[in-house]
Amino acid sequence: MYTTLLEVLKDAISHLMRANYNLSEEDPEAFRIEIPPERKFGHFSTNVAMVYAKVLKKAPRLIAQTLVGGLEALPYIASVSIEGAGFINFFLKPSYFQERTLKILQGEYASSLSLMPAESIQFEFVSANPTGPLTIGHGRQAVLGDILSSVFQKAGVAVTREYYFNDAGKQMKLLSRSLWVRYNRLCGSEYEIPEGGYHGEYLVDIAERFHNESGAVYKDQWDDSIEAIFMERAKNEIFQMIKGTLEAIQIHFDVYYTEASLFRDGIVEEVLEQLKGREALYEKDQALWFKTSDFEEDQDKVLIRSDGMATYFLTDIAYHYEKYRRGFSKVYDIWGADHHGHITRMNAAMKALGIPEGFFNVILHQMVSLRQNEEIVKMSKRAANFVTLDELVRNVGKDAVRYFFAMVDKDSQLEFNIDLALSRSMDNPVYYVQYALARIHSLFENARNKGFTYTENQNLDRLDSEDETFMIRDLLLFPEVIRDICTTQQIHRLTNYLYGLAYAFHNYYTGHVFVDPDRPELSNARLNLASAFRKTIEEGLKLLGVTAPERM
RNA sequence: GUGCCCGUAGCUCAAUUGGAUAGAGUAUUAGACUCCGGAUCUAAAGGUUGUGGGUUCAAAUCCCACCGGGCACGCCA
Repeated sequence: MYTTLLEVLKDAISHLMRANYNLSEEDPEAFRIEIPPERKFGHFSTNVAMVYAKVLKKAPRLIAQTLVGGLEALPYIASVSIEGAGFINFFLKPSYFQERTLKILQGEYASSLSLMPAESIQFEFVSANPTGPLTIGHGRQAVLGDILSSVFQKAGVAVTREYYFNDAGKQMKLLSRSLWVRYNRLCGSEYEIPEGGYHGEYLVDIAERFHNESGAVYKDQWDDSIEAIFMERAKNEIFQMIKGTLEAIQIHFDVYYTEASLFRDGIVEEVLEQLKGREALYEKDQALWFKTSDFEEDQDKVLIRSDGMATYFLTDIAYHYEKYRRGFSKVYDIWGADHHGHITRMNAAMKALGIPEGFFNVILHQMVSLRQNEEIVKMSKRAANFVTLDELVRNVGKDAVRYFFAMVDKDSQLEFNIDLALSRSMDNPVYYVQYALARIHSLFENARNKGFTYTENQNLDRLDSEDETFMIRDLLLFPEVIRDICTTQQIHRLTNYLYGLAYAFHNYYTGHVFVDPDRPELSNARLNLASAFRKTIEEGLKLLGVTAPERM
């Protein structure tokens, strides 16, 4: 396991506390190593004295006082002070930061960091049915799922990205009929798009192509086989559209899983058998019900409708049963907040099947709303008043789209200003971060032009000013951010972090000359610092799926 | 009515998940190297963190009650 800097510091302080006080194993170690709000407080601080004040029945500042000597004796500590209510603030020696910079330069962050157990985990996301183009709501989910997957991989987890879709079912029947209506209109026959059907323009396009190819042979004709033909046609064309959009935003799935295969492979049947064996089923009103209420605080749900068709709930249970059989130690489903009601009953089903707690996990994200002409527009695929993800990506580019979706906390609703997004190049800090890389690249170009020979890993001892040690401290937090995201699923921490690195760099850049031929050693040291920034920012952008450009 | 999420500067969002003077961008104003990319930097102004209680050394953060917004409560997915 990779040990982060904060863990090293925490262990050291924990050790000191045990040496100085008679602490039992049960004593909580809820104290933290923190990043102080201001430089004058040090590189790091800890609240350990305040946290233990109650247990030890001593004043925080007194406890802090007993730790100072031990801390100062640590080889990498430069100075220690006590401030405020009992904060212990400390500076690390420049030599320590220099050693760590060397590791970054040698590619420490480029490989897997082994921050989490090396399990096999699945992320399921997007999973939109092929009934229409992806919306910008799907965009948020796609970006969230893809970045989480990448971050977990970086942390040493074996990740499978999976897309599940429904290619049978009631909605597909409605889709088929909707296409058929559009097609008949081209043949000169008027029919109504069915209740709950699809009104989007994209079906008109598909109908046109189909009509051009096959003429009017299906005019006024409708039976099961024709329904299947139109369903297949709509599904295939729409799914190609969806895959094209995913490609444009650079999201690649390892597995596309279809609902139909759950029936074909007998998994639905097997699940029904199992549930029946556990007496979790009953019949009522010609339908088959699952006793949700036996397992969770929720109402019982229908698994097989009175018309004999399986509900989405049943196939979803079968699907997750199948995931379990595939041997993942854990799966994460990423759902929009509108699906949260589904969680409890799924948990109930997992219990009924004897699948261990903790296997099935849901990551919810809040909705995306659109603002256009000062108005909030509600999105609905069926009503066809949505802005497509494809449109957005074409207009502003995948980097801006990915960064923009990643930077907002998944638990916050996201208000999306269409006019702003589509007109200018969206007000997006991604350029700020990318610009730092472009600047670093041109620094090295400039050095070459001046005939300066850059030597990587040399002269790091010249990185000893306060500006530089604080910058390196920030670089050392990269693994911390990765792990935090694994535990909180808050990918916006990564954009915050990278923005902070870019800020630190831009700031330093303005106040310091990097390439000064009269001071070759100092220049070389600073170029090494720039290189360490580049490597760290590049790794971060890679996780975000955002381009790390040399020029802009 | 019940459950989940949210409410922070004019606007869009942060806040190291209980820490020190609540910060960025944007919009407004005033500035910056004859020099490595001005897509940058520095500063001013902008706040009773929806309201009222509570918990404690410490609350935007946790608890309770209200107010406001979103979502869900189907034999839809």
